Amino acid sequence: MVSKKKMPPRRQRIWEFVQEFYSENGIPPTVRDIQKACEVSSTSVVDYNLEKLSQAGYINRRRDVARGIEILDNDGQPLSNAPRVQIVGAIAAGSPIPVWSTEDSASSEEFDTVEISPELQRKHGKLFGLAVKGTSMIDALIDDGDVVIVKPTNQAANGEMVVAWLKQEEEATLKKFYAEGDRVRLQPANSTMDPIYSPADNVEIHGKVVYVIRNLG
Amino acid sequence: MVSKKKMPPRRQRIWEFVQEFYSENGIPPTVRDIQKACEVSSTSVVDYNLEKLSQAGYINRRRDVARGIEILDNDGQPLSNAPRVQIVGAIAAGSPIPVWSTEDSASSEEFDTVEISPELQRKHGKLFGLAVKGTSMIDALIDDGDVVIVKPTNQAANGEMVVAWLKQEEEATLKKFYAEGDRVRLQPANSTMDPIYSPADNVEIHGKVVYVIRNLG
DNA sequence: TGGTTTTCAGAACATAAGTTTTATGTTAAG
DNA sequence: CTTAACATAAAACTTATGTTCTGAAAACCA
Repeated sequence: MVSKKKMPPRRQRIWEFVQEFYSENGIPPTVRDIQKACEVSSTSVVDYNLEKLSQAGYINRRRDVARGIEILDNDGQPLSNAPRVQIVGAIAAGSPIPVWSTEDSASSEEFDTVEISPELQRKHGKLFGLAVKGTSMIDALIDDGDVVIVKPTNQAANGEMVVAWLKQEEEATLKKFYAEGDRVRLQPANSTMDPIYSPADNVEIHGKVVYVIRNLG
Repeated sequence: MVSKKKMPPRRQRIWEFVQEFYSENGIPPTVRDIQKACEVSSTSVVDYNLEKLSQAGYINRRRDVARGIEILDNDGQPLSNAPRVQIVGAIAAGSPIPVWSTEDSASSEEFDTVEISPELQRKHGKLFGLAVKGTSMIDALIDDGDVVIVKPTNQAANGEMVVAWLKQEEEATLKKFYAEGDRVRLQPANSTMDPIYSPADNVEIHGKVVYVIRNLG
């Protein structure tokens, strides 16, 4: 991988703006977009810094084309403009559920991310990913290594698959949720398996599962 | 949804080219790209037809910007440039596996598509989607409604999950593949379940499963 | 400090790319 | 057949956008 160390503040600013502009607009900025946004006095300075960014492996420039900046990932491959969600942690039997802040946490930080479809993003807003460790979620048809995409919420409608924390048992689980008076029924997705019943105040709902990804590649 | 009926052949051609160009290049074509590719004698004709496509809800045009064509999905939302694979059909117990042509089938035709990550595309090349109908694949931890992304191939390495057709049984199945002499072992992903053994010449491998998508939204 | 490299400025320039205008060919309905 | 709406052409034009050149300021280093 190309070394990515510190760079001059203006270059840093340009680099951040390019990424931001791209994810907001779905197309790359022009030299002059950058010039204005980063308060640079000349297009040549922008060009100069883009050239440096290109040499350093951050971007690729298609010289024959307008708006020809491509943002590269760590493999030097062009990035798509599809939204990505952070994988904020792992979920496993017997270990606590990772906390997530609904805030837009400090940009991409160093979380792994997975790409999701724009429709999913539009439909649900802020989403998080959880990597499933172990085979304890098999009853939810979720295997070791799967990634579940979760919409953070404290409540769920009947039939929705939720990320639940059983206080007493100190256990995280993925089940279909059904409120039944003052208890809840947690039903495995695999309908051949039996449900769990638990007092309502023993069940903490952390989010709804909206998508599951299994990468066998 | 905007009505999408038949259109003049040249417009059709332009529309298909725009989609193809976008998915291949990650950026929209220019009027002149279209002109050349579709053998139109004038840019104004392209402009004219783009305007019609825009009115019909196929695309959006950003007039102030170079390469300002945005391809819209059925909800009128701009499409991301992530690659999409066609869902060529359904897979279910007792029904035949849909055929797919490795050729670039007649563009997008009227298949549903799902978005996949560019990495997946890069890694495997041409891919197809199969919608899973029914719960017969539960032993592979695949539920009704899931979509499996398949790389077409006739052979598989041991341990890979394959789309297999059992000739005698006339049955499609998703299992982990193990060659064992002149028979094959088809192992359910759910390791608590028993494998199937079948003569090697009874098993037709249609592809490898590289990705599974479950949308609970 | 003096030289060297990096970064910045300003302006002119070149090309990419969208738009407009005017004229002409086509088609379907009355 | 006539007409209006639709579709195509060609060329000129405007705007968007990338590039280059020259020189100066700033940062870096021995």
